Amino acid sequence: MVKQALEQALQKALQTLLVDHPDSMPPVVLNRPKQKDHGDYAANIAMPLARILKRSPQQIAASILETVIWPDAVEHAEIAGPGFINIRLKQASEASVLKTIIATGAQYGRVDVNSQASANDLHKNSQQKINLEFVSANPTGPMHVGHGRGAVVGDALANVLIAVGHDVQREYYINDAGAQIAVLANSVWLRMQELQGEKIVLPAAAYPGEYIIQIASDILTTHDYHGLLEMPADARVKLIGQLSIAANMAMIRADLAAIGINFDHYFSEQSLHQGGHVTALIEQLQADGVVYTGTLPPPKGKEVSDYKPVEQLLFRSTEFGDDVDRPLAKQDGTATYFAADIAYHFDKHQRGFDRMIDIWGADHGGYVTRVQAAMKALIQRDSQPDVMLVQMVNLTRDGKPVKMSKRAGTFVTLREVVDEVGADAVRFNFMTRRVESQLDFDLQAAKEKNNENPVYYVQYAHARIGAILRKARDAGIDAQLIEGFDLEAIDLSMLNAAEEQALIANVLAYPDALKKAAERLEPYRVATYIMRLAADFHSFYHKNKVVSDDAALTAARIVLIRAVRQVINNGLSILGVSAPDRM
RNA sequence: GCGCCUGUAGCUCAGCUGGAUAGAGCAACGGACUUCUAAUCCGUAGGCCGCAGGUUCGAAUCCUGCCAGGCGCGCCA
Repeated sequence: MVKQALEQALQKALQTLLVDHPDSMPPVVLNRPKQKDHGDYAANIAMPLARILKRSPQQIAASILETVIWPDAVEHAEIAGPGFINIRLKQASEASVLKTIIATGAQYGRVDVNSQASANDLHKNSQQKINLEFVSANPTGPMHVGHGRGAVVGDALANVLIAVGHDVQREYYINDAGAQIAVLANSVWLRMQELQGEKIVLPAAAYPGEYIIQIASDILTTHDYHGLLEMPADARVKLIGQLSIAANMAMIRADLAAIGINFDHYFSEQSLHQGGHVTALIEQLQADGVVYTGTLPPPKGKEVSDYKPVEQLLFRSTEFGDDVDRPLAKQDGTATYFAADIAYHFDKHQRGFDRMIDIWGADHGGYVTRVQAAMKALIQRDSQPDVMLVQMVNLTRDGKPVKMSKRAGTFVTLREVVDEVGADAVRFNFMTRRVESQLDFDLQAAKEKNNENPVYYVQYAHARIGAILRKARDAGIDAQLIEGFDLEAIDLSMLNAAEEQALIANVLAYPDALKKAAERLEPYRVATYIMRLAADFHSFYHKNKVVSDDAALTAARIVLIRAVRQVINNGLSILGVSAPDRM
């Protein structure tokens, strides 16, 4: 590509200039300037060199320009402002990307791991086997809207990472162990008794939702009530617990499928306990000398009336950067959730992943340090897992907050929202913001088909291109031009209107946008990128007619909009949003 | 009290591993449909980038301290 050629040319010039300072060579980075009259690319490389060479940035930039041998595509380069090198390219050199995009289609922007051409590509060596864990909602009820945000972001991130050549496994950790499962089983059992005509009192700790009644009713159709009644309580709780988990997971999977998300792997917490992995892990930590029996101080910052000092098995997480040591076993000797979670992450490591990425809700933020501390102790690796904390979703309708109380059973499920506004609107809207920002999601606005709702804006651009191409077909234009791939003969040099240039520059930037999204684990970048591209297209559309009497110009513009359509399509497919041909 | 996240236009947000004149959408105001889809576009107006210091040739961006909001802080998961 042109950009790499420019960077290499500058790099070479710098090597000549920096012979006396071989170690202090800063990397050459080219930017697309915001101002059009600042050229097609700008390099700020002279500025950081000012200190090293003890000369002014302008002087250094002048030296670079004297030394550099530009590739053919460069028309002009000049020094500007405090020491930028602004580079302007020859007109046709960038437009040729349009043909490349059409030729490569869905592959445009992606790294082709198998291609021979990329044998010496950096990506070949940096390809990672990544485990991406997300959602992991408890199997005690339906997914709520907050889970949905994590789900959508995780799925898109997986797509982004795969697109740049990584090997990604999507994983869901099922918290199917612990006290909550007993609560679930008891809640279901109570409802079963109720369905059998017994009078029941639902304790405050029980799950109140309607779905519990549904599960209870389903179990009654497959299991004999009196048989269950006569079972020992332990066995009954265990059985109903398993059935309820299965029912909830089926519901969760269906909810996920409704927004187009499928996991490669579901990992059960129970399996860790049953396989003895949690005990084995604690033993290993003991052997490493990072476990002791001790007493934790009372928690800070909230009223604790019933605090009693208790001896527990503790992990020395303070040795690995945590504030306080963390318990591995409860008072009754059973393993904590934390212990199982360490075993889980250790298991991921043993499965051979180069990298683990976890997507958690913000309410688990306090948990990051201790898991990373444990991984540091176990596998001597820092910042594993790499945790993305997704901030809360504030659900509103017409600007008024929607009550979200799980306890009262009034929380809005993800499924309800998807059914109301559609999967595309949910997915796109959840991905237009950085995960660090809280997200305001308005049910009414998500249904509006206007400029406030970015999903329709982008899809409309795609559909509009479809309409133009249909029009072109009706006008009798050669089908080869509209849907074929033999476009060598088309002259693109007349695409020099400002809107056309902007579109070309924009589609050219797609691979970089994707790469940046992958590097920084920020899939929202793909969403903002295509919003920008769609805006440029709508703007182009209003000022320039594609199908006209000028056959040569019509041909060039058809190539342009086909390329734009392809890039919008590729971006939307990363986000898991549909790209309709007509709306 | 401590930890993490956030604070940018009236509202919702981009821009944050330092670069040129801080950008979008909504709302406001004024325009554009006999034309390839107006679910769109064009224009006007709107900014102590939370506050105060510091580092730097250069700070919305990095550092420190404060202020405000969100999340969390025993053997719940």
